[in-house]
Amino acid sequence: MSECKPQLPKPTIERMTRIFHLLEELERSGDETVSSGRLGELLGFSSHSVRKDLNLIGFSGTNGARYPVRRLREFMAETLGLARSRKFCVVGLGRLGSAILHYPFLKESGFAIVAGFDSSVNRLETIRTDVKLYPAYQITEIVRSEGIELAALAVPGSAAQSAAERLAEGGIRGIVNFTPAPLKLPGSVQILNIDLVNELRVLTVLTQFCDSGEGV
Amino acid sequence: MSECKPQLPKPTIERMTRIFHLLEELERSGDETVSSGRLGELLGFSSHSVRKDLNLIGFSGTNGARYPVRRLREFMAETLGLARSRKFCVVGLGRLGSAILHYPFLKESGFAIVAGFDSSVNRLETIRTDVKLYPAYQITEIVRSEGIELAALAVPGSAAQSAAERLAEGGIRGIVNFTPAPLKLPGSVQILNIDLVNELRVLTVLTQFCDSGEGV
DNA sequence: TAATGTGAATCGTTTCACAGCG
DNA sequence: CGCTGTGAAACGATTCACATTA
Repeated sequence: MSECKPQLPKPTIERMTRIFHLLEELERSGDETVSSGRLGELLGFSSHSVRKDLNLIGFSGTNGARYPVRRLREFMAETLGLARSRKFCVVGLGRLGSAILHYPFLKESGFAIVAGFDSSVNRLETIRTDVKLYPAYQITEIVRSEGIELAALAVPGSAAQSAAERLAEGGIRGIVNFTPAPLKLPGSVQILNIDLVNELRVLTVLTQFCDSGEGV
Repeated sequence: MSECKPQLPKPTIERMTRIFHLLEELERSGDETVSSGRLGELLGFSSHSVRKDLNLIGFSGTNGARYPVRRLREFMAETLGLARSRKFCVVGLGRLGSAILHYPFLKESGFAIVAGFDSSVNRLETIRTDVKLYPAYQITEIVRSEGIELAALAVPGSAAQSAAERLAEGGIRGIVNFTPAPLKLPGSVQILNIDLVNELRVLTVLTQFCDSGEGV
């Protein structure tokens, strides 16, 4: 129930965002062209998948030639909506939230942290950062007034649902949920769940049920 | 290439670990039985998927009756290998690594943090924790001698591959990779990639290509 | 009536095969 | 000869339909 109808398959989206990032790096290191096989090799996908994905978003490379890195990256940025910077915020400024607030990779990423929220005024006063910090009751207000599109949710599990609802009310578009609590929100809000303990459980099961393939 | 041949579908594994955790909570709150529909409702799955998954691991509930919470949880723990506690370690003790080291949910989770590693001796001396901390060059040695099965990798991207190789050499079974760098390791090591920036990209794309379904 | 068990059908994704171009 | 483009086949997962039982 209440899933979305993606015009683009989810596996494709996940591969493409990784490809997009890799293209940024290749461009920075001066590579002008790259093959689908090379992209796949570096990221762990098959060359077939890479080509299918690119065709799915309507990119046409020249038949026989390799992909032009710059043109492909620009096309993907445009088509996937990654061309412009998006505002995002961190809710919950415990250890994990603070870590996200200071996350070094974010600077060069096309995402701008514009706010942090916590229910403890003490924390708001203690944390040293350039990001503007607000008490939790202002979530809805600030998200709306600042036009914040994305959020990382790093509060205690018991506070997750209500914080998420405040974000949704402010018009948030997507939430990365780092809590173990499943969120119930209108379908207009995209949710990605990242739960360390559950990942450890998944790994545990995988190590037993994947009497796996080839070395390297 | 180099993927595994799961005797259990990956989507099934992910649902089952969540179901397992929910069963623990239901048991704690005194519920004695639960239906597939209720489980699905709480976690966002269809009742069909829940029943199929349970049948896949060979669980047989009584036809017509609901599932007995306690018996089901015990069966899953046994079958999925979640019955005994597993040792795990944190590699890289920057803000994110420290956050994981102190992660509150881990205490009640069936996973035991038994080691932290960092290349900076200064950090090893500064961090206050009960967990034993070691310099990075001891990764292989300690993982092997302690029998550590799982690791969270939270080093800078440039150090990810070499740290991962040390873990692999020590016999690690699975790694949660929080760096943006893709890891190349023998197929005997399971890897889950969690990259905040990429999740934000995925969310961005999803908000545009999922002109989504129903409210709530 | 409300629930599970299960084979069949449907849907989505990946892989294959090969045509066409540099 | 290596690479892309693309329709077809193969594979995997979800949903459906319905028999069955408390």
